[in-house]
Amino acid sequence: MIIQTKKEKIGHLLMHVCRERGKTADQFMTQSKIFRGQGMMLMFLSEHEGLTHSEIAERLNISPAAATKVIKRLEEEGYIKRQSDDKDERLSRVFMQEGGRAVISGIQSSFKKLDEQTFHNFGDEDLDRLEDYLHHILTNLKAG
Amino acid sequence: MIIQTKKEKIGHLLMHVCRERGKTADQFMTQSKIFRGQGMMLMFLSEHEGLTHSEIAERLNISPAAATKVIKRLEEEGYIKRQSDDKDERLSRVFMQEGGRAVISGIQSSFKKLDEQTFHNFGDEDLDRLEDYLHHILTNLKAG
DNA sequence: TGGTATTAATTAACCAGTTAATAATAAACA
DNA sequence: TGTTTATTATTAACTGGTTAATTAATACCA
Repeated sequence: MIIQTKKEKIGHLLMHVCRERGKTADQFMTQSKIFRGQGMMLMFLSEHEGLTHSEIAERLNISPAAATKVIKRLEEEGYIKRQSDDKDERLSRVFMQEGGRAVISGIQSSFKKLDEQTFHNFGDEDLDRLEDYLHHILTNLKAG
Repeated sequence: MIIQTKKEKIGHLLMHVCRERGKTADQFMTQSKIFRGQGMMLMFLSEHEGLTHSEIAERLNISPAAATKVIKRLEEEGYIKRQSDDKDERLSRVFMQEGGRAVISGIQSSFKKLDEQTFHNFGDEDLDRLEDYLHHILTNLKAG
C-alpha cells in the first residue's frame, strides 16, 4: 500500500483545480469565440503593444515557442499583426489590429467574471494569504 | 487602461504555479524515463487494479478520452495491460504488468520529492489552510 | 575585413488536456 | 423477439504547454 503524504494530496488537488479553472475559462471565452490562451495574449497585448516575442513570453511566463504559436494563430485570424524591427530584423514586434481591439472588452469582462466565480466568497485576508502561498510555491519550485 | 482585479491577478498566478509544478514534475519523472501523466496513472493503477477506463478517469478527475490516451501509451510500453470484461465487453479493465511494477517505487519517490519541494517550509496550519482554499475554489468552479 | 559566437524566432516532435462524433455492446421495452 | 435507447471506449481535431534543433540576423573580435 502506497502512502500518499498530505503534501502530495495537495499537489494533486492543485493540478485538479487548474484543470477546472482552465475548462471554466474556455467556457467564458466562447462568448468571444476564442480560447483562454488567445484571450490572455490579447489582453496582455492590448496594454503592451510593440513588444517582441521574447519580451511577451517572459511577461506571460511561457516559453517563446508557446508565444509564437498563439501569436501566429491570432495573426492568421486578424486580431493582431507582426512587424519586424527596422534596426534588428531578428526581432518581431506585435501590434493590435482592429479585429483584436473589437473583442478586448468582451475578453476582459470574461476574465473578470471567471475570477469572480473562482474566488467567490474569498475575503481580502484569504486572498492575501492565498497569494502568499502561491508565491511561496513558485519560489520553492524555481529554487530546485 | 485595463484594470486587473486582485482576483484576476491571483487567477493568473495560480495557472503560472501549475505550469511550473508540471515542469518540475516532468524533471523528477525523467529519472524513471516517464512523464508526469503516465506516472500519475501508474501510481493510481498500482493501488487500484481491475478498474474500467471510466472509473479511472473519474477518480483521476480527467476525461475518459484523456484516460484512454495515457493508458494506451502505457500498454504499448509494457507497463500495464487491458482486458475486456467477461460479462460486459464494452468495459476494458486495466491491470499492472511487470514493467509497471518495476518502476512504481521510483515514481512514488519522485512524487514525494516533488511535493516536498513544492511545499517546502509550509507548516501544518498552512497546508490545511491551502487545502481549504483549493477545495473552496473547486466548489466555486463546479457551481458555475 | 572576415570568421565565429550569440541571439531571436521558428519548427518539429512530443505530452496532457478538452469536446464532439463514432462504433460496439448491453439494456429496455413494445 | 426485435427495435430503440443508453453506455463504454475510442478516435478526430483541437488548444496549450514543453524541450531541442534549426535558421537567420547581429555582435564580437582577431
